Amino acid sequence: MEYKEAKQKFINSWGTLGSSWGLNKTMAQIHALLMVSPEPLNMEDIMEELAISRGNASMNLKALMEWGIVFKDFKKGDRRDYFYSEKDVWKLAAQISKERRRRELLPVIEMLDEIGAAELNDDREDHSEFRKMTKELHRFALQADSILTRFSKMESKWFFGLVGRLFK
Amino acid sequence: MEYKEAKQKFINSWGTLGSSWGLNKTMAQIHALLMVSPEPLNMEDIMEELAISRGNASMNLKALMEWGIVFKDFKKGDRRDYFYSEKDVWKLAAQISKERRRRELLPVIEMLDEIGAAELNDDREDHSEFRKMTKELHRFALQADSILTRFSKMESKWFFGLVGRLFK
DNA sequence: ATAATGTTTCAGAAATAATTGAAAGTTTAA
DNA sequence: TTAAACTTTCAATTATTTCTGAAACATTAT
Repeated sequence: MEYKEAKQKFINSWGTLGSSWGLNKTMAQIHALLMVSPEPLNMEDIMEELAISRGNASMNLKALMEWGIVFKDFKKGDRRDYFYSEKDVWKLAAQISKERRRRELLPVIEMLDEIGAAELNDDREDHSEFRKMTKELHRFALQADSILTRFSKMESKWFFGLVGRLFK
Repeated sequence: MEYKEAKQKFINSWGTLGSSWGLNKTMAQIHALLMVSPEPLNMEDIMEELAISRGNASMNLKALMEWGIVFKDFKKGDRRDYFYSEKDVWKLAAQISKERRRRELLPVIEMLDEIGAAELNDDREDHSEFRKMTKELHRFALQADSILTRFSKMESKWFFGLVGRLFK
C-alpha cells in the first residue's frame, strides 16, 4: 500500500466513523487530514485535498474549532489562517468527552430533573413504573456525568493508565 | 405536569437523544416506551402509542432486538408477539457498549491494522507523521477496546461502583 | 482609499436517511 | 386445507442533513 493510498483510506474511514462520534463526514475528514499533516494547513490546501467547497470547508473548520479539537494560527508574512489539530490522542478523547457531555448528557439530565419534579399518583402501576425507571436513569446519568467531568479535567494519561491497570 | 405529558416528554427526548447513541428516532422512542411500560406491549400497542406505521414499527423492533436491548415473548391464548425492554440500566449500558464496540470500534482497529502493515518510506516528513499518528490511534483504540470488552462482560454494578469510588 | 486577498453566510441543490403502506409471506386454529 | 390473524419486506415517498457556489463581508498592504 502506497502512502497516498493509505492516507486516503485513513481519511475516508475516519470520515465514515465520524458520524458515530457526533461529527459529520466532512468534519471528520478535515480532522483526519489535519491529524496526519506535519504542518498546519490553510483553507485552500484543505479544499483541494478533500475536493470540497469553500463554504463547506469554512463551516466545518468553524465547527471543529467549536468542538475545541482544531485551532488556527498564523504565519508571518502570510495573511491566511493556518489550521492544525490537537494531536495528543488522550487530550483529544478528553476534549470530545467534554463536548459530548455538554451536548448530549446535560440535556438528558435536565429533562429527567423536570420529569422528576412532576407529581404523579404512584398508586397506578404505570405511574410507579415510570417513576422508577426515570429515577434510575437519572441516577445513572449523574454518575456518568461525574465520571466524564473528572475525565475531561484530568491528566488523561493518568486516567487511562489507572483504568488500564485495573482491568489489566 | 401530568403523567401523560411527562411520559410524552420522556419518549420524545429519548428519541432525540437516541441519534447520539447510534439509534434512530423511532427506535429510541420505542425503546423509551418499552422501558417505562410495566407490561410487554404488542406491535399494535406500539404503533398506536407512537402513531407510526406497521412497517416502521416492525423494522425498528427488529433492529432493537438485534441490538440486544429488546426481547419478545408470548402470552398464552394470544398469537401476537409481546415486546419488552431490558430494564436494568447497567445491563442496558453494558449491552450498548458491547454493540457499539462491535459496530464502531472494531472497524477502526481493522483499518488501522491494515494501514500499519503498509510499508512507507519514513524519511519523508509527512510519511513519518502519518505513521506516528496512526500508531498512536491504534494503541488508543486497542486500549479502549480492552476496557469496553471487560465492561460489557462484567457485573456492571461492580464496574461503576469501582470507577465511582475512584473518582468519588 | 482601494485593490487584493481572505472568510463567512445562506438559499437552493444534492445526497442520505427514515417512513409509509400495500403486497407478500407466515403461522395457527379449527 | 383454508381462512383469519399476524408479521415482514420493499419500492416509492417524505423528511432531514449536508454541500455548493456565489454574494456579502472583512482585513491588510500599499
